[in-house]
Amino acid sequence: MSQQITVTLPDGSRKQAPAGISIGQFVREHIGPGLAKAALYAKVNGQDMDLSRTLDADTILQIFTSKAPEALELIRHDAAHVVASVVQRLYPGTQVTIGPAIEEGFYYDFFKEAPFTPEDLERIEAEANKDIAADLPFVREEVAMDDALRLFDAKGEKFKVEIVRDIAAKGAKTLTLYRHGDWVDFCLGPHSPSTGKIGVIKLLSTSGAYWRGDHRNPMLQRIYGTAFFDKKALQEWLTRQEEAKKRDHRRLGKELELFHFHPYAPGAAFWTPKGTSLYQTLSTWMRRLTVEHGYVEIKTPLMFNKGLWETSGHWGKYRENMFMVLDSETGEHDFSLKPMNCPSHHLFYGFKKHSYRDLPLRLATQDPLHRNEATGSLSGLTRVRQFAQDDGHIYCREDQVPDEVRNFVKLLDRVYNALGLTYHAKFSTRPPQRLGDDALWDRAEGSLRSALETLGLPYELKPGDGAFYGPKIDFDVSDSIGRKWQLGTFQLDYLAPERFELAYVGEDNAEHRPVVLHRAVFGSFERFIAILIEHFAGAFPAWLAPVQAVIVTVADRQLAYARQVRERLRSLGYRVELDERSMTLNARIREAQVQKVPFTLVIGDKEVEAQSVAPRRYGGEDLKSMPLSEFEALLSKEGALP
RNA sequence: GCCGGCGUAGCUCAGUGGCAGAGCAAUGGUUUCGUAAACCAUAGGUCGUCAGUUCAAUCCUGACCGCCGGCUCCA
Repeated sequence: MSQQITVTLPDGSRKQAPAGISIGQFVREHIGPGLAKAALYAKVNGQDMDLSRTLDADTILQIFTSKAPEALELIRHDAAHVVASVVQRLYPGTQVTIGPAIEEGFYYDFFKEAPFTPEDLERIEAEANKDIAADLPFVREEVAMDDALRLFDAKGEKFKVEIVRDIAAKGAKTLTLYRHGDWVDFCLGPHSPSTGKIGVIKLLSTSGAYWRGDHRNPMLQRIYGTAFFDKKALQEWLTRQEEAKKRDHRRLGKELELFHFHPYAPGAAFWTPKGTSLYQTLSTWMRRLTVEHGYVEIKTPLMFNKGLWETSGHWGKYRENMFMVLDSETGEHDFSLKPMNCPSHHLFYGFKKHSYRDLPLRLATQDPLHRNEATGSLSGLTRVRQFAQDDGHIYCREDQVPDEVRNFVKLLDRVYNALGLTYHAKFSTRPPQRLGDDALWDRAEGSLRSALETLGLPYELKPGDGAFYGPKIDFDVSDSIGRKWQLGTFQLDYLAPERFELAYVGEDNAEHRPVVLHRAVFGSFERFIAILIEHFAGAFPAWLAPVQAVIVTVADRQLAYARQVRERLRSLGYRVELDERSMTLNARIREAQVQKVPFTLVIGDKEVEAQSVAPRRYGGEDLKSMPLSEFEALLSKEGALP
């Protein structure tokens, strides 16, 4: 039984080894003890494997250490097991459910009467870190389904039993168990060789969570945590979290006086003069861009009879999210505030008979929309009940779709580029439950794909993620600190034209159905502004800043000239303030910096004499005295819409 | 909506079952200064709302309102 196998390593080199050797042993004997010590898990022919697994045939082998980006995910999953074991040790009677690794860490859901307190978390964390120090090996074992069922049933783990049954129902014959210490869970793996590889566990928060995410199911107690290979990495992460908190749009919204909320209008913002300026600048900019890209802007009613929502289908599927309006005479809720613009755009399209020559018809609207979001889901400007989208619907022939994709992506690229947001496209294709035949979907997906390809735009394919009424392209942007947000969207819709019986007269003098395209670049102004506040940390570029320049005089005797400068710049359309307060020069400059105003114009006797200004950029760069006309030229470059 | 936490001056936050505190901001005065915080004084609160326990509640209890972290990242 000394059959030899060939193991191919990522560098292309090949090694011979006896069949049946464990991966760990293979690494130690045929690669090196250093790697053997650092190794966490492996990929065998592309499949994740524990190091304890054996190699039985010729394989391609990759070894992963803590340097691999995926390794964090591995130890976080390890950490979830450790935390679960500690919880069951400290709180007997607690049942375990599931505990996956997530983007920044992991969570574990427990079934337990009393919620975890912050003191509980400290205790669990301390105990979990002791288990790391004990360096308990993770032991993998495969057992028959029946044995697994008996094991968890005997432990009284009702949720585990339910999962085992589900897995069995899917046809699995065996289950993989992982033990560490005297604790056992079933898990696909892989896991690290031992708990000592985890480094450090930090528990973050608790929350309630429904079993399987369904509110009809029992409420579980969730513990969120994270893990790192060492304390330093954890500390860096915590510091980054603190930094991110400093840019939180809710905090900056207060500090920079951009918007407020009042308990009488939850989920609907009051925009201060500065916030309104931001809003209006974006709105004006988007108007200009859409006009350049061939859109016409319209306004439609904010409130509609339910007849519209019955036609659109919202009355059946979306009613819970719509604000109904009570008619005080009839006592009926026959009207609703619009939660979306599309139905009213469709009505608008239907006002007159269209020729193929009208197409594509591109309608844009920035009307306020209302959606009755669940109270618990409201959050700052990112989740609100009243908002406006930079909404647009394009009515066109099917063969015009590729051109419309290109036209849209050009618009979107201009916007995101101007703001320094990088983006990537996600192309979602037909879902299992869908409308229309395969030929239709073939054409629809084909035209989106070919448009993406002629644009040379790289995209990620999301098979099955499309809407039931058509495929779509979504755009994820990354902000300045690397967070991702889903913003722009471009969706094909074959359903709406049917429901609204939209038509155009073709060259053949017969009626045809147009295709509807839903599209947005900002998404909603509210959420987009929140993202921009965090992206720029409140230090907006001059063209977007609510106050573009603040004038401060060295002494009061320069005020008359300073007022002239203010009026001159305002007459050119710039947003300029003069700080006339009786504070020291330094204090007024500091104030302008704290408010993150792009330019502070210092005016002293020299400037009055020379009819100049001495601008200082946000951040402290002193531009030295320059003639007012020179500063005007600077503003015309940086202060005008891009 | 559900689970947990929180709600004290415009803002950030102390605090106690027995007359409510600080810093910043505000207001009045003094100061007129060359690139990140001048000085003095004054005013400011139904301690989220309503009910209950208590001789006494901002503090303890409950309900409600709002905010924050979560609630389809499924072995």
